[in-house]
Amino acid sequence: MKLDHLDTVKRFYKFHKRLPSYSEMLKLFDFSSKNAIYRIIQKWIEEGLIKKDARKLAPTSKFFSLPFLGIIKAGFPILAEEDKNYLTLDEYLIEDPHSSFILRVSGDSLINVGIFDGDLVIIERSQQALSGDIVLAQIDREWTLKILRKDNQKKSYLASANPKYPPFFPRQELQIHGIVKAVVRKFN
Amino acid sequence: MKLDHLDTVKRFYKFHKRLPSYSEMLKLFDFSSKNAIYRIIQKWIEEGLIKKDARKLAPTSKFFSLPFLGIIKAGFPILAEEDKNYLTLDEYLIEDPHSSFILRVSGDSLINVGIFDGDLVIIERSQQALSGDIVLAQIDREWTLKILRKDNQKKSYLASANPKYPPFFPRQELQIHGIVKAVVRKFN
DNA sequence: AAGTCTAGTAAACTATCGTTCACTTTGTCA
DNA sequence: TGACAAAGTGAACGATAGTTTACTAGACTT
Repeated sequence: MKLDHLDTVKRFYKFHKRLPSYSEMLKLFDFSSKNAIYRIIQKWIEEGLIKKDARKLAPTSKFFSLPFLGIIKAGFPILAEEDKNYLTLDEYLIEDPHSSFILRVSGDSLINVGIFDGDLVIIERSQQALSGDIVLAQIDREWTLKILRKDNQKKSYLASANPKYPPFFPRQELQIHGIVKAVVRKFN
Repeated sequence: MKLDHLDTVKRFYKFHKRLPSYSEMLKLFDFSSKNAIYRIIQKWIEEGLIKKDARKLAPTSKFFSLPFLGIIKAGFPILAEEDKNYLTLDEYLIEDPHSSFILRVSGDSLINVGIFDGDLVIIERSQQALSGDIVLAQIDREWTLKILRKDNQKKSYLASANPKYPPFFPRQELQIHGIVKAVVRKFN
C-alpha cells in the first residue's frame, strides 16, 4: 500500500504527537517550495482534515478518527449510514477526562451486563448515582464494582449481574466512589 | 474545583486540538513574561507531560490520558498498580488505524461473547482470520458479524455466540472482510 | 494548435516562535 | 530577622513560522 502525503503526515503525527511544520513537510514530501505545501494544506482544510486558528495548524477530529461505517444487523446487510461519519474513541467515551479514571475488572460478577473478566471500565467520580447504575463502591470498607439498587424504602444495596451471587446489603455504610460510564474490551 | 495552569492548557487542547504557544499561554495564565511560561513548560517536560522536538511543543500520551488505577477484583479491595500508569483509549484499542473502521452492532447474536445490541466494534481489515475470531463476513452474499469456526475437515462456517441461533454453513461462498479487534460500550 | 488547469519552483516578507539574560518580588524556613 | 529559593518581570535575540507574489512545465481540453 503506497503512502500518500496525508498518510505521511499521519505517521508523523502518531510519532511526534503534533503536526509537522511547512518546512518539515518539505522534507517529508521531498518538495522544494513551501508554496506547494501551502496548497496541499489548503486542500486538506477544505476537506475538513486540518484547520487553522491564529495561523497555526491543528488537526480536526476527522484527521484522527476511524470511519464509522454504520450499523450491522446480524442476519441483515450493512446499513451504511451517512458517508462522512467519523469517531474518536477517547472523545466518544470520555466526557469528563478530569474526573475519570480506568480500572481493569477481575471476576465474573458483572457478566450479565456484558462486563467480563479483564475488561477495562471507565469510571467517573460522581456525586449522584441512580438505581441501576454500575458503581465503584465501598461496602463496609470493602471495594467492589456492582450494580446499585434502591428498594422501595429507598435503602441502597448492591447487586451483582450474575445470578450466582446474592445481593449485598451494607451492614454499616455504603460509599459510592464513581459510576461506570463505559466498558472497553480488546480481543487477543 | 479550581483550574490550575495544566487544566487550562488541557482545556485549550481539547478545544483547539493543539497546544497553545507561549504568547497564548501568557494570556491564558494572565502572566506578563514569557520566561514564566518557559519555566512552567520546563517543569511539565520534567514531569513527562509535554515534550519538545525541534523546538516545538507536543503533548505526551501522559498529557491526554486517564490514570489507570489498577485492577478491581470483585469482592476484594483495589489493587492499585504502579503509581504512574496512563492509557489513551485510541492508542490502546486501535493498532492499525489505516485498515480499521467502526460498526455499530444490532442484534443479540453475540451476547455470549459480551457484544450487545448497540455496542461499537472496531474491525480491522485482515487477510487471515483464525477459528474462534469474531469476523465481519459475507455468507452467500449476506453480511453478518459472527464467530468463525473451522471443523475438522478445515471447512469454515459461522457460529453465533447465542445458543438460540444455529450455526451457518455457507451454501456457496464465505468471505471474511475483517476481524473484530475490540468492543466498546457506553452507558446511558 | 491554442488555451486553460494543475502542481510545482523560487524568493522575499512580516509576525511570531521559543530562548536567554539580568533583575525584582514573594514565600519559606531556620 | 535574614537568607535563600522559587516564581515573575521585562527586554532583546536569532530562527522559523506561515503567507504572498511571480513564474514555469506538464497534462487535459476542445
